Amino acid sequence: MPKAERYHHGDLHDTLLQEANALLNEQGVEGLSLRKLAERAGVSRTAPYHHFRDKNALLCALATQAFAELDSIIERQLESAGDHPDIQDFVIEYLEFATENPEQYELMFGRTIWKSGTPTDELKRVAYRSFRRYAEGLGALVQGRLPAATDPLRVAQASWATIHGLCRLVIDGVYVDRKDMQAVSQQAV
Amino acid sequence: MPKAERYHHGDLHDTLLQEANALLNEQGVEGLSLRKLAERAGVSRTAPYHHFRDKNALLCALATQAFAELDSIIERQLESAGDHPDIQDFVIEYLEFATENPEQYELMFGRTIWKSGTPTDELKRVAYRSFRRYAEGLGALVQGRLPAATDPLRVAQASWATIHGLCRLVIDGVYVDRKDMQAVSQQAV
DNA sequence: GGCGTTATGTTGACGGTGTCAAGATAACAA
DNA sequence: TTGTTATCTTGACACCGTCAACATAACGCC
Repeated sequence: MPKAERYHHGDLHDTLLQEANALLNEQGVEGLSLRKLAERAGVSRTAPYHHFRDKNALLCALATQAFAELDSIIERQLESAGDHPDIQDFVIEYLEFATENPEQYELMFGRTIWKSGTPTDELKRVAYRSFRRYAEGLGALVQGRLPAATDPLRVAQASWATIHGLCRLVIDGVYVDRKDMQAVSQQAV
Repeated sequence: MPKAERYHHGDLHDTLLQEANALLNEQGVEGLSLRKLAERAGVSRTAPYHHFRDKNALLCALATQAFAELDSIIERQLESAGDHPDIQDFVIEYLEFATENPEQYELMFGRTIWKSGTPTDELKRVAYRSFRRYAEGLGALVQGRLPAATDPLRVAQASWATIHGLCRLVIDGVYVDRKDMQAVSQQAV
């Protein structure tokens, strides 16, 4: 039986996530509606509700996916750096992810989920784990370069805030100049 | 004739802005709908359209107002500091404004207007002017404390990104601990 | 004062949204 | 084969922003 005519889609869960990401990149979070999504997946409006409790759950799933991606990118980068750890490279990698996947980044850290919505327990877990890893990685990078009295956690938080702030400005459309960002990040480091 | 029965409200424009701010503080941007707003102002759904072209225009007006407030706060602070300029105080003042008026801050710098919506020309003007002032004020504060080679504009951008990042994390609900923030800001400085 | 113009406010309607309820269909387990 | 369960459907509801058409009042000009 041809796929198009089947009553049961067969793989709707993954298809939804996939199409949702596509829609996200095309129209942004505010352009992502469950109805459009359902139509794109070739399914009726309410079908997605059998795979995600509500829209918030779908968004959390997308964010969780994005965290996994960022994690693997950072991990790969930390590995390949090996014995030549370079903070600048680290920062660039992070900024690159954020600017290349702005809508995913918005979901990961934006108010859509964390303020307006309700983060899933799983998302919370993944997000906190991700930050812990980031803090550790960064801690290793700056080891010995700062006065011993400084709390490494604070350093991580502060540096993350800086990078994050940069990302938000670009993503939210306040800044547009990508080259500027490079320079500013250099300055920040 | 009692106010409640008049056909013409008489001061709807200002009343709308006022009620919009109230609604904003109570329910956040995503809870602010023109219909609710109209009802609160004791007026029909479409009445606001005679004072603001659309929802975006209303939001821009709110943001413009908020910029004016922030400007005056910063200005007052810079003045009162006089010959004892302290960056820490400056930062604290900024953070205070952001955390006390989180929804206004979101409008000023968030994607609601700058990405999803379209900033009014007036809003753009006000926002850029505000940043210029900020950069100048900060420039005066750090004068002579950094190597001469550093571009002051870059410093302003970087430091603003840091503060802004902190604000976003708090406002978006990623961070909650206010005390943490104080410490982090100290670290950042 | 009368009267036209303009500002302001009203109801009705349209398409879009998230989501619930009830019923149809197919996969799967006993 | 027969129930059970997962999946998908249509119908409905309340909310949203906004347009069109119409009602009312304020304001300026003769």
